[in-house]
Amino acid sequence: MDEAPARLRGKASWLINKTSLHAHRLRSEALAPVDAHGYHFAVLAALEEGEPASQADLSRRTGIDRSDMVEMVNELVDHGFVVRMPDQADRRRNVITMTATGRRRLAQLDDLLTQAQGELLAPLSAAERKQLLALLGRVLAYHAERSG
Amino acid sequence: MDEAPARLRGKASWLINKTSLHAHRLRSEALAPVDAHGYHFAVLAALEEGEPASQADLSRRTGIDRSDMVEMVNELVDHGFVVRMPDQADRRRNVITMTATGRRRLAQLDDLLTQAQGELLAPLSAAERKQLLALLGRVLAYHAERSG
DNA sequence: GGCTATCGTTGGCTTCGCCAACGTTGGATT
DNA sequence: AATCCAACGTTGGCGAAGCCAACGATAGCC
Repeated sequence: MDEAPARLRGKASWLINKTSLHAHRLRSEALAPVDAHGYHFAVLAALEEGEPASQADLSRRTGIDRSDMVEMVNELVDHGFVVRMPDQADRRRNVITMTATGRRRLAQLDDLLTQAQGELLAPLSAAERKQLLALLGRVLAYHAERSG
Repeated sequence: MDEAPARLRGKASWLINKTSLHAHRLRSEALAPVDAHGYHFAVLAALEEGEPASQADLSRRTGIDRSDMVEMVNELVDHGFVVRMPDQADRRRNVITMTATGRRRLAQLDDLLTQAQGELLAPLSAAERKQLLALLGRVLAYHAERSG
């Protein structure tokens, strides 16, 4: 790509979107070799922090739509990373539990993603990376609070 | 959305992606009332910095695919913001020129996007906004250089 | 004159985030 | 107890975004 117009380079929406594309590409490249989906990490991470959980719980924590969560849990079950069982106390729900293999998978994906993050933020110093993540985190927290 | 897992909150790819979604939503909401597309601004901005230009030129500068550029120019022509003419010197190309109306449109979209940016970065101070844009700019410049 | 590259254009593909609807179940209200 | 409403998992589908392949036409190079 040639040099982008100054007007574009100053627009947050453009900067963030383009950066997001690079991040997505790097993430996909990092996860493809182990046949993983970005959502898998999100679900396992959410599960780790509150186990067991219903699919609706996981949806709320990850921001992944319930309907998409169904397929993600399917895949995780197929690989033996989680177990899905009907909730006896509330038969509308499924109880999702992580397996030992799932825990190892979570660690593996975390490693791969951390590595991909290193490539993404390569031009930044450690302090700057921290700064960037903090700023994004604050923006995100702000908007998460006012839109569910 | 409930509180996101710590593991997710620390992953750049997740933070950037989620932020990008908010940015995209705000941008769409800002531009919808005037029936504009985010790409329209990109094309007009690129055109402003180097006019006239071929569609391929605009593609390279904006990062928009040539095939998508066709439709964008169609729409801009329909609204009278740009003029498309065959290049006499190189008959493979089209010469795209901005009209006076197009220049006003560019200013209008810039205003709307600046406003949307204000909402997106609302929780940040002026200095922090500047910092965020600068960091993203550097990340972007780095990756733009090594992948065309 | 022949090879290669570029251009605009068409058509299509995949992913992603999202929404609507359904049947099932639980909880609250009356 | 009967009724109403909300939540759950699931299916199916939608639109936008980014991307790629291929084509005919044209230009430049050897």
